[in-house]
Amino acid sequence: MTDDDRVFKALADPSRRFLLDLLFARDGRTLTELESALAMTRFGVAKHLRVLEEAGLVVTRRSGREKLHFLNPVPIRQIHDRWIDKYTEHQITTLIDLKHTLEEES
Amino acid sequence: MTDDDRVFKALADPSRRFLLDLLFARDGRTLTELESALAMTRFGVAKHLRVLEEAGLVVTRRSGREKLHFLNPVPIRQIHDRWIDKYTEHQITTLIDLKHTLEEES
DNA sequence: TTGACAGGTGACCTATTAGTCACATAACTT
DNA sequence: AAGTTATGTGACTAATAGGTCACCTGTCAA
Repeated sequence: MTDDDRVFKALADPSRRFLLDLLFARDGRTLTELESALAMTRFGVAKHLRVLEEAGLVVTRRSGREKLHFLNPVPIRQIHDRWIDKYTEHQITTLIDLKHTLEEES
Repeated sequence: MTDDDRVFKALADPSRRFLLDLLFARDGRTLTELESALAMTRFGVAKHLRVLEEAGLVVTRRSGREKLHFLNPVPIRQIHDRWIDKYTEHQITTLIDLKHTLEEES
């Protein structure tokens, strides 16, 4: 399994994306804290976090008996750079900003 | 199935990512042209293109009996914006540029 | 040191998915 | 009209992934 394969497989599951959302909002959470936010057993959450960690989307640090989880944005940025060149990036950003503006006005 | 679910599921397969790579290099290709680049039957490729189209990653236009395929970068940019804020984006871009520079020197 | 707390492992069942095939439709060419 | 080219559909099989459970290791506190 290649590196980017691991990243995309990891992102394919909605529970794992939700975990990334939680860590994007606030870093450094423990398994137990993350578990309480999902309707799933601790084992399920641990399994998902392991997949995210092996993909490099989450990095961890041990502190005593706790394991702290942090979001790593590098793989996300690499996905972006794979299919969006500098020229298109500017156009697309403008387009999305315009979309947001129109949605707020309606 | 939600919209973003379709996008991430679509990106989870290496053949589909390769199809996006082909379209990123050059847009407006037909099924038959794309098929010749993969070690897979036409049916398999057609199925993958359908998944990409339903996810909005590929948009199509008919021209006679041919169906032309184009890459749509919008969903990719939205993945980026979901987990990378403006502040982090600048840091991470600098970091990745530095990484490329170091790799070229070695 | 005893109990409670935080996390890890391997097996198991179920549901989903990738890829192929036989068959069908539609458009271009001569 | 007839043959060729480009694409679409539904069923089928084998492989993979999500979630749970019983059980285990390591850390903290009194």
